[in-house]
Amino acid sequence: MKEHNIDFSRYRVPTRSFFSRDALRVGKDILGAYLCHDTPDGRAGGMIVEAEAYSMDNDPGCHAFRGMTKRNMAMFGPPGFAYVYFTYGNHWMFNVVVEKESRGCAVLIRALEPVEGLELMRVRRPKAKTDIDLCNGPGKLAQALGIGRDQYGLDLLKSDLRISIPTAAYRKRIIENYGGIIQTTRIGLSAGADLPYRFYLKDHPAVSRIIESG
DNA sequence: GAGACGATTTTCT
DNA sequence: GAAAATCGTCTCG
Repeated sequence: MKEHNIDFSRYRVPTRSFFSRDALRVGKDILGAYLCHDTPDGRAGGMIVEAEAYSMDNDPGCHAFRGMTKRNMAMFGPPGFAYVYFTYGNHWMFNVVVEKESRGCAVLIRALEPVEGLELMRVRRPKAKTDIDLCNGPGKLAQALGIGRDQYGLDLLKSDLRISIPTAAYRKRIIENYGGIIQTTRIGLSAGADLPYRFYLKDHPAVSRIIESG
């Protein structure tokens, strides 16, 4: 059994401009990136295998679509920062702010392949029955990494909560390993449910849900 | 200040 | 596959 499934030497700190691009572009390109959180309890991290884009271009599913509120304020800040929100009484969702400052766009991280800190993740998510169950959903990965209100607005280029991206060649290999990228509709929305703004690695076991299709 | 609802997870059938 | 759990946020009065 190998220690890690990924090669950390192939990862770099992204530039701010990586996140300032179109939400759909970032939502797709962020697959294969690494999300990591250092806390007093230790480090937990994993590879992003599923994400959804939330745009301001005719996308009623976007939290910022109807304007700024106290909750979504971070979405109007500069790109590369964390937008974290609470929903369904139990769950925190982790997003990355994207596009130009003041636009209001974000990318929701929906699933990770757990890589570092599996023991810590199991403590934080005692209900997970398998390792894949640790991070195969947006609420699950936030719980496994210890992401909550305190991480609202953190700079993901410089904080204890960070994202790093693979080199182009290594990313290409990751994508090929998992059968390519699927683009489809987003999960759980009542508005904007028809827009194909969700991306995931086709054959990756940590993808939260596979849409039935004909 | 009240009422409705949600970018989900878990459990039960 | 269906439904409950659960509470902060938003909207309206």
